[in-house]
Amino acid sequence: MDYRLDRDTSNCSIARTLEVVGEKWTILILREVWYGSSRFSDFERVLGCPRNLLAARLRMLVEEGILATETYKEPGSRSRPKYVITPKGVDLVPAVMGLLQWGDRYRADPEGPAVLARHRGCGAHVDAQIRCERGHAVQAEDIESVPGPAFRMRPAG
Amino acid sequence: MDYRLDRDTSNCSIARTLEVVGEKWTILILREVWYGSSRFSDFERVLGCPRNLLAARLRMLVEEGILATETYKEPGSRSRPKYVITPKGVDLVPAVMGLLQWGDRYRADPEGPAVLARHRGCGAHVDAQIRCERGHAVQAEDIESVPGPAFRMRPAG
DNA sequence: CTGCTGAGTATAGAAAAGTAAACTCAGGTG
DNA sequence: CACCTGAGTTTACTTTTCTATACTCAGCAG
Repeated sequence: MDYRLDRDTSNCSIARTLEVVGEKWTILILREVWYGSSRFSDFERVLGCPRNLLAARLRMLVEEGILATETYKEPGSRSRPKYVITPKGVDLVPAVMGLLQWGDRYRADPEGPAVLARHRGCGAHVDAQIRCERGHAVQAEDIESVPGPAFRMRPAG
Repeated sequence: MDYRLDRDTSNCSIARTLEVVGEKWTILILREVWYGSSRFSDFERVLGCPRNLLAARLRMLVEEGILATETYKEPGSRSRPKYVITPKGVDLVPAVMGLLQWGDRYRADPEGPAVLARHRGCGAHVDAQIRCERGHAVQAEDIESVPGPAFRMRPAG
């Protein structure tokens, strides 16, 4: 029984988050909600994603409380549903910013990124940083991972 | 031609990062590298991931420069390869911390998280935050996304 | 030179995910 | 009342992943 190798990984928060947002299209849908899309046809048009998957992913995001449905009404048409982000969805922003930032650094076109994130008002470039509760900037090497309250070992076998 | 809906999304940095780390197991392998695993058998044991997929993901991570191979030698055995993280891999930490943090908040067991991240030395809890270059903490609502140097519209059609 | 071990590769079958295209359904328009 | 539109559902097909087992290969031990 090795402390690291025989621990139970089924309650890992990273794995659990990936169960929700780890399927193809899910994060890209959130990206578009971010950038202002809200209608089924918006997502379909900008993502080029198959309708059945789009419907399934939207349904799942709503069930999970990451998106919520509202209705909109175009003059001369009936009311239709639209999708808006919830606070629970907003809390995914740091993770998505982290992905964005890595791509900007290592996989951008020669000219640079396709999209820039700025602090509204101040205008300065925005990114995801690791900080401790006391406000210190933390280097990845200075993060210590220790067993938490739900830590447990994998049942032997 | 709508500015948002008809832009070319193929050079999106989020999508490009997901091309590298978006497959199942990839981020979980990185998590284990983090927590101290380095050998093929370590990953197999802790993740329970099929060998062929594990071999494929490790090969890809090495090709991408996120992991590198070194050798280790157990007394009485021959040299064998092990996998260590590179600076390019370390730069994925903010994204993974973002996922961890969301899972801790919304999907943890009732007792709390399985693992806690602390600032070595100071001991305070660590998380991913959004900041601008001038050091201001930024709320998700105050992020403004603007077209960058590689922004382009999708070819009409 | 035979066996053992860690690190893989090879292969085959089952399940899940992805893709494409046709179809449905409700309500508003002409 | 036939037609149009946005928002899906259904179905058929392809690809990817998953699981499980068997096999290889290098070098150290006996």
